[in-house]
Amino acid sequence: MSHDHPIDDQAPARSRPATLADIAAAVGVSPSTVSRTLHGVPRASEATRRKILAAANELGFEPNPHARSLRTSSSRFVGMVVPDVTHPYFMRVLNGVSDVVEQAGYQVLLMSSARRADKERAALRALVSQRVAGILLATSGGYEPCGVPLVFYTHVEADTGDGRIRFTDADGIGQLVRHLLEHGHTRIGFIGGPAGTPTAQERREGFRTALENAWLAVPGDYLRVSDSRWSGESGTRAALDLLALDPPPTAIVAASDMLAVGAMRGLRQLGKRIPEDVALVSFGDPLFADLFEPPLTAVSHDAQALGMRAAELLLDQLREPSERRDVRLPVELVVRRSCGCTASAATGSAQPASADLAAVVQRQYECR
Amino acid sequence: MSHDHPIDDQAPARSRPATLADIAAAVGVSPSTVSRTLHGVPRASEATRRKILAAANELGFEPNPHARSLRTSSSRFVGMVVPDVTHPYFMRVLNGVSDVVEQAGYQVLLMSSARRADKERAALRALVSQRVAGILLATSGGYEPCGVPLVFYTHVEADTGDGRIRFTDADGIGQLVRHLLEHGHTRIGFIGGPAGTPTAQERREGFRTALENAWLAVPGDYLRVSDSRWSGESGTRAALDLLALDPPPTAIVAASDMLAVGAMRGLRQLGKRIPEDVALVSFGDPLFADLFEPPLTAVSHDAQALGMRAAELLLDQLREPSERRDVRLPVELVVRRSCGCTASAATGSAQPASADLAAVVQRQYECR
DNA sequence: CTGAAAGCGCTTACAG
DNA sequence: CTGAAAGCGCTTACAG
Repeated sequence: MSHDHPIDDQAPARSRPATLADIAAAVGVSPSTVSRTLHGVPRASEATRRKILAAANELGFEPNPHARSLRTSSSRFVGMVVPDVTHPYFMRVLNGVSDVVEQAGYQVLLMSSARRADKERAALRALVSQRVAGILLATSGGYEPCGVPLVFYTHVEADTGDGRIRFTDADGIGQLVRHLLEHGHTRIGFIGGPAGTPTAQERREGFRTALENAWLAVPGDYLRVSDSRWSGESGTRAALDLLALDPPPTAIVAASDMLAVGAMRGLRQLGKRIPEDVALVSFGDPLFADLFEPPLTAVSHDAQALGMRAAELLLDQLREPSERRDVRLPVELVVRRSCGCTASAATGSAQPASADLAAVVQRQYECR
Repeated sequence: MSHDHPIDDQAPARSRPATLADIAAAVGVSPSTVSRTLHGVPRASEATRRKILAAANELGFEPNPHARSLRTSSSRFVGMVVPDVTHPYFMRVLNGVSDVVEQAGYQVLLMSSARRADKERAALRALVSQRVAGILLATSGGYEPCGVPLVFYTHVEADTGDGRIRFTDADGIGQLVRHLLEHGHTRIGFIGGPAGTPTAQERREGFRTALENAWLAVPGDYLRVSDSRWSGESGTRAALDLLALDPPPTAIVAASDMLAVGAMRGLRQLGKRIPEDVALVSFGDPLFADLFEPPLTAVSHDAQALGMRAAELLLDQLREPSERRDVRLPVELVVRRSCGCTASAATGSAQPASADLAAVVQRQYECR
């Protein structure tokens, strides 16, 4: 009987998916028993257990997630809200999140806030109404407590959430600044993120601190901010503005990859040579930075690793709620040529795919 | 009474979300009536209608999607499976899809196949078990009919699905080839996608046809294929292989942006100058191609528009099933410098953000 | 125009 | 060890 699959062939229409009741009928037990067996709750008799499992298999049983969610009022979804679905950084984070979360039997439900507080609120509400088990949030200012375990990543809010994870932002900016100082720069401009967001503020403070540690004052108009979208266009504008100053900076630190890319376009528009006229370095490694002219020196971070750790933090909270944890992941300086360093080896060099590779690349260039 | 919000304040615990029954109790009607009113079915008396709407508002009612899905056995989700969540192209498609689909009251449920047929099958099954209303699929070979309206995008399967949308692949490759021919190239190599996939095959045929139309034969070893992931690394390898041939090609057409990027790295490794030693052009515009050295000539396509049209095709099918439609979206050649053209204007140029801008960029360069 | 009732497919105390 | 029963929150014929 289990060899010629009569159940399968005689199934009403193959259209209706199998239910617990179908299995129960096929085996001759109650739906309760089937449910319990499938959940491995109190050890059913080995005989019926076997029959139930076989029947479930035979019928291709998959529990109806909606029935389950309705009953338990929670789902196997983890909600993730990103500020921008088209940004490679967030997609790499998503990749890391998916891996970990699927391992644990969850699925990720992705929502975009488009960097707008109102859309973020809407996304959060939609997630709650979907009864997601937990939420991963890079906030754009729309956060409000929502009764679901929530961990912040990358863009965090102070004193809330059940967890928090981000990179060592201030330190990363500090590395960039110190590197420029080694090149002899003293007039360094900064293109930061939108005023008022914690992440942007932390990076700007990192910039200021690094300069102050070198006994360098920071002219107010050397500090620019981007629009709320951290857009490349606003990076371009900021670069144009900086170069119009008197005296203009001889080096620029961009607080994100898109801002750096925008700045690079701005400097080209002006016909400025990088790094001869202005050096340019970036917090965040844009895609294909190794192919730019000149290759862009940047602080690189492992977005996928951050996603994985973020998911783990959340999963831990789902298993048993505990104190809020605050995690920082390290970053790494990838020296290329936009800072003023010159290639010692041939110009060929692949994009660093890992920390090791980045180190190799770093060695390929020697400073001054 | 509707001014001091007594219901809100006296709510049991604010924890349990409001249900139809809550509204019914508050207004003094049956849940059936509430449900019908909220759906606007048969015109309820204006008086009760008002009261119901007010109460729903007051209580912050949001229908439980799981209860609804369980009852109707379909959800407000549209499933979308992408071969690679970290690829900017697919994320731009997603962006377009989201816009259209959310407009219509749906949400997108994103799944990755990681370009593997088995994971694609699993994703499809998960989507079906979630009772998604429809599916958008860029197949990696794991497609099987699943009883849900489905439209293919970008990577299509022959003779199935309820719709199909992609770019004019063969024509795009043809434009690249013709442009290289105008530069005087006769030995042109091709780095294609993985053998056996329809999209890769169409692009390769486009290549062959364009050359044959110019009475040029194609040596078999000038035709390379990538690995199954269309990875940059395999693009690099292919470029290395092509340049090791005797005689080597004087120009290379890459069938995707990642393959072009990989090829560029390969050519750098060999110390080859682009375009002096080898010209390089790409089907698909990588992010930041304008910042490359040299800026990459590429066929550009509007991924977001494709996403929007794909979603519309699917939505149409959901409204009323009809014949399968097969849509092609046009592509556009963006001439930069890797083909051998030289900049007439200053080198500064922003990444083309729209068709218009692309045209402007194109005008900035003059051929030969 | 409106209500009572059934049922979607599951889970989980509560009895036996 | 197992079954009968209730109930999660909705929708939708079916009566009135």
